[in-house]
Amino acid sequence: MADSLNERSQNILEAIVEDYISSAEPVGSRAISRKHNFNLSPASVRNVMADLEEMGLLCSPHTSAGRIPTGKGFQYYIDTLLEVRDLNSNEKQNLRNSYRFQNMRMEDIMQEVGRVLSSLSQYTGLVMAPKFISTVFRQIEFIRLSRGRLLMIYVSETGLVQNKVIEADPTLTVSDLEQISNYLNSELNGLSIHEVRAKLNQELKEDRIHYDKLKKQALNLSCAALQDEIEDQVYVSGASLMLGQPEFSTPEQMKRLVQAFESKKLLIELLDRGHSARGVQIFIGSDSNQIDLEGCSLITSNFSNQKGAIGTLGVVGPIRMNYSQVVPIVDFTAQLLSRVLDREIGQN
Amino acid sequence: MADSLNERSQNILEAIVEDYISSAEPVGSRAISRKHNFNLSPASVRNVMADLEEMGLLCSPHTSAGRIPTGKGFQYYIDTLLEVRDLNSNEKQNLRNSYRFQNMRMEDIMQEVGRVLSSLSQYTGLVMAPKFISTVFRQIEFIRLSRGRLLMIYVSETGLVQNKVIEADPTLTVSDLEQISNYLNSELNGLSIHEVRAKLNQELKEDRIHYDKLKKQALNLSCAALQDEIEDQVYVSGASLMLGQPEFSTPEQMKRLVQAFESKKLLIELLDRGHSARGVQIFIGSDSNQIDLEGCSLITSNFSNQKGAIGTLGVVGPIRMNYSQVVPIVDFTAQLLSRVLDREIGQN
DNA sequence: ATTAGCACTCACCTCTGATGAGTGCTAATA
DNA sequence: TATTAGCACTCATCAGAGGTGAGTGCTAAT
Repeated sequence: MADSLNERSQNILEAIVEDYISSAEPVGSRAISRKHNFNLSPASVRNVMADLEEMGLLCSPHTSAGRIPTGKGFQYYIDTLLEVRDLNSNEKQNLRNSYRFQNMRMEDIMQEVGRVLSSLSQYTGLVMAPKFISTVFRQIEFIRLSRGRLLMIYVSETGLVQNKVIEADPTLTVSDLEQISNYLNSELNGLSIHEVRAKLNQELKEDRIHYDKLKKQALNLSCAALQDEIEDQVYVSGASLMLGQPEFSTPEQMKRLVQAFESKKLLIELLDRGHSARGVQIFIGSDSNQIDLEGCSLITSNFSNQKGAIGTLGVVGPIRMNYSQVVPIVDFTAQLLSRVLDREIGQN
Repeated sequence: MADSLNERSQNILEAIVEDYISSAEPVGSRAISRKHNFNLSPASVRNVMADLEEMGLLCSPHTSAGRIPTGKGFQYYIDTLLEVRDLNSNEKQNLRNSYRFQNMRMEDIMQEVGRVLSSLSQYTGLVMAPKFISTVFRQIEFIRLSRGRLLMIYVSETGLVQNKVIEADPTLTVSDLEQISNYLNSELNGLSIHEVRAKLNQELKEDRIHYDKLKKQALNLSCAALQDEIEDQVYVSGASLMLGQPEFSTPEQMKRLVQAFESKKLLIELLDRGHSARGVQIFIGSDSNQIDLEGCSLITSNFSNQKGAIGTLGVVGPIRMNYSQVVPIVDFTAQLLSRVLDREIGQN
């Protein structure tokens, strides 16, 4: 589409976007013509700006204000003008040192990652723990709560602990449960949840033939336990940092934002969008998106260990966010976390 | 102290507090003399108000505004004027029906309680899960993460699952771990964490005499696992509702509030204050308290099952909160949750 | 094609005066 | 002696007026 912009227009658009990113105020033609040495008068800049406005890349809040990039303008900037520099080794080391992962539970690691993401970017950090469906089976335990109700505890390869209450045959004894979990642990160890499900389904079919009561119960139990999805966990850090941003300075905006952050469902939905992609993804929350996070952008990346448990982390900031600074942070943090999951937590 | 207030002063103070609770605006003498039929002229009311102000129970934001109750004023109101009516059976039933507890994990129950507390009170609901220290041992499992690092999973009597990463002798095999957990599960089942610790300490002493290597390792492991505190969990619901309250309508107030709710540490500290008490407690966050929750009050009550696992729940609202409405809700919810923990989750 | 010049727009700030709710004090009243 | 009517005073709030300045669009000159 608007890739037909000539170089001057591109330069001016870039200048406007970057000025706007750092000032949060409409940018005028004079400022552009002076600060950046294009050797162009304000009037010429104005002409270009008028063109860019017509193309829908800029808009002005009112007649005598400067121009602001539209969502489309930001999109263009990100797609074709933004240069993401890699972190140098010094910065990488700093980032590595920011994290404290020793002897932490997965929950704590996720929280820590959110904390650091937020404090480095000065925006809000989001982390979604690896989805149950993407994990690899390590161990399962059943604990009797009350008649016919069991607590199932599932531990994934990476040490992610999830639990769930299930209904079960009330006649099962404690030693039955022990045998069942032993059986499942030896049969399912190392399989992905996909494989686990396939195996369960297959065995359920076969089982109709030779009757082994305990095995059958094991299969029933594990079906109840593993067939459904387990709710995703999201960690939000530094929500209050967003409230310091000028675009969310009115009480209404603040309220809307806090509500959005409170709704884990919305956040999960948002993070899910980048869940299949590789590398860093940028979502500009302008027009078509959720109304709740209007004015926000989301930078995400997935992390995973070698066995494939996939989670997503990212940073939410105003659309006017400093992409060139935040993108590398998100990128490298995801890589770092992936490595940590393999090294520190993965078996051996 | 100010218990020496005569009846008229008490009536007027009560009227002012209640007017202020419902309007969030300074109350004037005229309003009091008209709405409440004391048969007193505004001038007389003013005299009483002046007295109350001198006693530190009222204050005025500026010369020509009405009066606002001070923290001390609210304290007096709560201590001696507030009448908390019990819920009638209809309301109790409604409250019971608001909750959905079937087949929920402890985490979900806590969250659900927060959600309902918040939606009924229209303020912010807080729930602190039963403290590790107050729980009763049900089961423990060890899972090998990497060389010398174990994931310990602890399940309490009520089905509360907590986990922790501990360092351990790297030479321990999987079957060692199994034996150890079997041993611990049979030895410690049904003991409170206090008793568990006492037992462990005692056996550690004795063990120096007869050398049973595995038993010794079991003791070492369980010490590492159970001797320290495990971080408390807090659930916050409906933080955004507070942002709708007029006293927190400025951007600065909102930011402060959101920051306070983000700091779980602060909340834990707050909830801990009422942790030993029985029944409903009210904390007025005015003067001496945390600056972070200035302008807020906290109504809490503890819940516990018969075995004694104690958690705390409550509602944070503006000081100007509707105590007579919220106190019974908090009270009854705590009772309800206590019963649920016994019935639904407790063993059989 | 570029730019100087100019009229025009409009948010923002400050100053002003009016309004009204509420107070404290004093003197009259029951 | 307790209550109250009356009155002067205070002060937040609001609306209107006028000035300022940043920025624009258009046109004509370069």
